[in-house]
Amino acid sequence: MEECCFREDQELCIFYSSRLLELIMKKYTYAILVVLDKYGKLRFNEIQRKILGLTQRTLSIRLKELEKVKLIKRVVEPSEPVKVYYTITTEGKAVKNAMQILVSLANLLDNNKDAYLC
Amino acid sequence: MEECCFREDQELCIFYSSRLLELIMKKYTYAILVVLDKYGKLRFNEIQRKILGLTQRTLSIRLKELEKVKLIKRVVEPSEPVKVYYTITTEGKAVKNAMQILVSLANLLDNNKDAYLC
DNA sequence: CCGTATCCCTTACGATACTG
DNA sequence: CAGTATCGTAAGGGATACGG
Repeated sequence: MEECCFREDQELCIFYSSRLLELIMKKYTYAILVVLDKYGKLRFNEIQRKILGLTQRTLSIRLKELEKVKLIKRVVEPSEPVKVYYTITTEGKAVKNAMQILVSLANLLDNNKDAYLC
Repeated sequence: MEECCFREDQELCIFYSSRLLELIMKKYTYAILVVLDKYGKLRFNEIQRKILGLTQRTLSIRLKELEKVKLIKRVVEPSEPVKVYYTITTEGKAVKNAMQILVSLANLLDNNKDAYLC
């Protein structure tokens, strides 16, 4: 997880993975960042409805993970009843944009013509 | 896997995942692309020795997956005995570079100071 | 509406041993 | 050297049901 890979002469160091990178690569992470970036702020069920196949369970887990590393922010509106919103942070936008390059490239190279991004 | 995510009005389409993207995100994929890019061509055991923690089994699987999608190339040198080399393709370099942005960003944002990239 | 808990299945991957 | 085969464990995530 936090391991480093060294060449015999200790010159090259490749970090093949980090906790954040692993989170970024998990299913639906990118989709969540995209919808939050597009819509500014969304409620739990709004996010779920916008992303096909995303279950409440996975959304719940993913939101907590994303909030913990500050890629998104959980905002509780003190109304009656209370409303919970999620927004994307500046760091989240940076990650989303970097991901977008990779996703576009992957779709470009992917032989599977069903796989595309709009 | 090849699913698309639609908003109710069918306007937004987010592709959260593709086979290629999943491969790119697998453990050691990035490390393999980096060493092949750095050294030009490498043999099976050379790659394994350069990447700490990478087992023969995983390397074998990953090389086949990467070759299949043409991010790397398997070259058999007709010598005696036969030598097998692996090289990175232009597409592989593009993916590696896109990944590098994300890895750098992840390391930058990662709170874990043990997690770094050199 | 906003989640949490439980069950279960699939896949990734490490360890180890073996082969041409 | 360049792999393959088998086994075991752990994590991801879908389905479903439940709670404040």
